Amino acid sequence: MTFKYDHKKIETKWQKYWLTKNVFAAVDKSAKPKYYCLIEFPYPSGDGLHVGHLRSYTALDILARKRRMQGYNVMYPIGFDAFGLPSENYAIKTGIHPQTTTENNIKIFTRQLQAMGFSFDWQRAVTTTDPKYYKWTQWIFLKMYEKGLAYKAKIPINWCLSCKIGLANEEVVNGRCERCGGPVEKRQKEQWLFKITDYADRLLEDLDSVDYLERIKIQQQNWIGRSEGAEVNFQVIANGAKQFHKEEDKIASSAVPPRNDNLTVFTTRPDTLFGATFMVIAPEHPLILNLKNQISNLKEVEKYIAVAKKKSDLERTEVNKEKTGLELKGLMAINPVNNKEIPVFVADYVLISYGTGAIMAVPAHDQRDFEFAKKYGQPVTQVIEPTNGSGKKIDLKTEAYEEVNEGVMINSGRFNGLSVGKCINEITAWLAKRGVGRPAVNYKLRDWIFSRQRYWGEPIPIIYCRKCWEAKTQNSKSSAKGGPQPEADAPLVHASSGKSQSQEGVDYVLINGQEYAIIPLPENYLPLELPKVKSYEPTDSGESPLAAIADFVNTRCPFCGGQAIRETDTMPNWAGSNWYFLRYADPDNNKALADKKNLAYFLPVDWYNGGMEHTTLHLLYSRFIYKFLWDLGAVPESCGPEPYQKRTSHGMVLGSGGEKMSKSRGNVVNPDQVVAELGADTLRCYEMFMGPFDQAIPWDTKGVIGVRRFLEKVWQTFQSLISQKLSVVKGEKLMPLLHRTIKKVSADIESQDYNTAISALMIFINQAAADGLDKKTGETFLKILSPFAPHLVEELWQQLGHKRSIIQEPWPEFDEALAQNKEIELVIQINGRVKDKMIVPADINEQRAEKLALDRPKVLSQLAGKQIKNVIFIPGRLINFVV
RNA sequence: GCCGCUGUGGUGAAAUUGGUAUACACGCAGCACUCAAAAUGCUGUGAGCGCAAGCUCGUGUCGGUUCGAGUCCGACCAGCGGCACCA
Repeated sequence: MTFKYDHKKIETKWQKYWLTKNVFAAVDKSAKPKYYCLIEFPYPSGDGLHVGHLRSYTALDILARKRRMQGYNVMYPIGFDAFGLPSENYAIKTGIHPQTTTENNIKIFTRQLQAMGFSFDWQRAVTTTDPKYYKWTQWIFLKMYEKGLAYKAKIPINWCLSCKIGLANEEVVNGRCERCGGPVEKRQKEQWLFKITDYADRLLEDLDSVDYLERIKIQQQNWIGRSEGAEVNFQVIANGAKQFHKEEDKIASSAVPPRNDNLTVFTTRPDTLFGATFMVIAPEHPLILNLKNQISNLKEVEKYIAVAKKKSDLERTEVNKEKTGLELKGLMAINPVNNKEIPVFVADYVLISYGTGAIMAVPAHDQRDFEFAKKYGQPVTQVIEPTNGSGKKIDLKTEAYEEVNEGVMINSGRFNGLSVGKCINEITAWLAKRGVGRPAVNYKLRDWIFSRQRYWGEPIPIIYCRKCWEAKTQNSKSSAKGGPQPEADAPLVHASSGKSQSQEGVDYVLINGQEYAIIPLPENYLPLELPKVKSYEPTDSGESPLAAIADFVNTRCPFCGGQAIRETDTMPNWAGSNWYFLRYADPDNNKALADKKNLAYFLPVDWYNGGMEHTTLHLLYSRFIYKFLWDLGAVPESCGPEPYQKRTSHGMVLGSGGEKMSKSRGNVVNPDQVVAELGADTLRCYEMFMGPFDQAIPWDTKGVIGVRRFLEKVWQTFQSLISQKLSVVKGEKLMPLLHRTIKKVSADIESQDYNTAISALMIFINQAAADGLDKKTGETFLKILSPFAPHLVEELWQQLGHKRSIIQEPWPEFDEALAQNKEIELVIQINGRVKDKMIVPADINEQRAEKLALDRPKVLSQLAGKQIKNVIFIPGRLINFVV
């Protein structure tokens, strides 16, 4: 294809102009209303910019440019989320410091982004690996610790065998590492956690106040997974003590009763309590350890637990896996509603990480319990009967009856005859009154594991001091509780009871069997910079490469001056991206993460676009951190409780075969190449034209040509106008189309229907190329084209004799009256089928239309010999004869 | 299994929300320009029947509501995405 305009010359010219005149800078103190457009800042990978990035950046660039023309002080910032594994792995292979790699990649990304003509405010660019930036990431950590929301605990973590790194629950996909796809196993490890579960309710409720795509809201809701129900206490007795569970029996006996315990379960179906015929606890449940002397088949039980523990997440979650379990012989539980003794099982289908790690099994009304009961010969007691005439069937030979919305209670003592819904409330109240239960809420959301055993991340600003611990325990020796020694298999922390190992207000950790006080680094010690290392290789023992650097690890305690040890874990790569959008408001501040006046002006983000894959990771995390900073007062109250007013998501750009783009498939499209061959304007428009913005679309190399042809046509039409070669039509003819185009393009940018916006622009230029164009109409058209193809438009705008950049022009208003055509094509239908069309005045009335229609020979021949029963007239559209 | 989304030409897809199905673009075919090709321009392009005017069918399948259904209702089928033994 030979070109009529030189995209290289034009695009570099205007990119230089924008950059040197700094036209896209957001103004800190402006009388104008602000508008904050945000895209997810990229990780500067060695592969360079991906065409998928461009989809998101182009979309919001179009919005940013339109908002500027609408009179807003727009902030459209960019930065780099530069901590992360690829640079570190590259360092392991090559010995090149991640810092060096990062700097080089940022240069490449910067060049690529500028070559696209995005209207970023480059002066606000932030980089998460810059100590001046991560000083504040560390500061946030200290504040989290200060407020009791960061704690250290020994927990089973998801350990990726190939990355040699601990993963957050959110980073494990189908039992595999989200990053490398490798297998993940459970390991016990001391980790830093953030108590995101404290914010679960607010993260859920506040979704009502924001404008997110519905599917994003739903995904967040499901991830938080709130469910309401009740906690119920079951007393557990050992067989030897069986006869003592009534007070009078106990007194009558002289024998020492064996140890009893309580087993608390969480259930969403307290109505089915009378149908609970056995209990099941998770293999990790502490009850087993506590009552191990009472379990007569302990050997077998321990064997079962050992097998269960060895199973990876992948095996444990395998679909349709047959349930396994084992009865804890010697133990019985007492159902608090009817005092029936029921057996207790251990089984790995019960998860320690949800609820209380124990369940009451109701085989008649829960399919999982039903399967388990069938296999292990447990009784099935029906307590709900479908109402007569409801059409619901119950067949307890084949499956459980799980219907909640329908049915009445039976076999349930005083609750018989109640509806299921009513019973849930009443039985919960009854349990609470008797002190054996209470209403309870549970979440699927887990606390957020915030430690990584890696080099290339923010160091955690914590040190451990033995001397401070000794001083503290000596002071409080009189009250002498002594640190409870956590056992090797300590009860696991779960969401509802996550706690640090805290004692007397001083948190401690165990290092080589000795207690050390946890000392948060004082603020004036920040930033705690990453030291240089010789080897980036992570260790199999699971320690960060930082642990091998004596100069870093060994330090002095800032409080007592004694020998102290540094935390060597680093933060996950989400740490820097949690709050970067706040920093843009004031990127160079050294006294605070951002000045409050600037935050009050720019926040919240008005429109945030990013990938669906970040819905349960970055989006949820950053909402949490924002809420925390807002509670803290670091973000002004006037900014509101939510960081992002609006959140949308773009569809992935796939390879031409419809498969994901990847190096191994060899179907990666390099944006540099497209920019070089066809220009940035073409690439921008194609990214928007290729299909609906929120859907995944395959790249079509041939399709790009069509967009370039469109821009060529624009160029040529305006060249004719400029040289007056084109027949100049005095406005009128194009006017209705122009105003319809303004209307369509304006609305489509707001609803992200960029593909139809471009189609409308194409229709206009096709018409203009055929009919001719006057200067005023042409200029209006350039304004609405400018967000899509800014370089080309600036050039034409200048050639038309304008001194000022088109970005200073106001966005065109459309006039509904002018958008109307004077004449329309009226469709004539017979029995709803199109038979003829006629050109009529737009405001034609029914009588006139009917008369005209009945004059037409085609209509007459179709109606011959038939009787018109009814006439339906839709003004401006059609007339339909019913015969 | 649960939640969500999507099924329209050879292809990417439009359709003012119940009113001309296939806009816009790619591809393909024919013609023009050319020694030739590329590029460009014009014309055609859902399927079937017909020399033709025209007729019939047609938006995953089956059924319903309506003067009129891609759009609304009911029952299915297929594909994609998320969650998944969550008590």
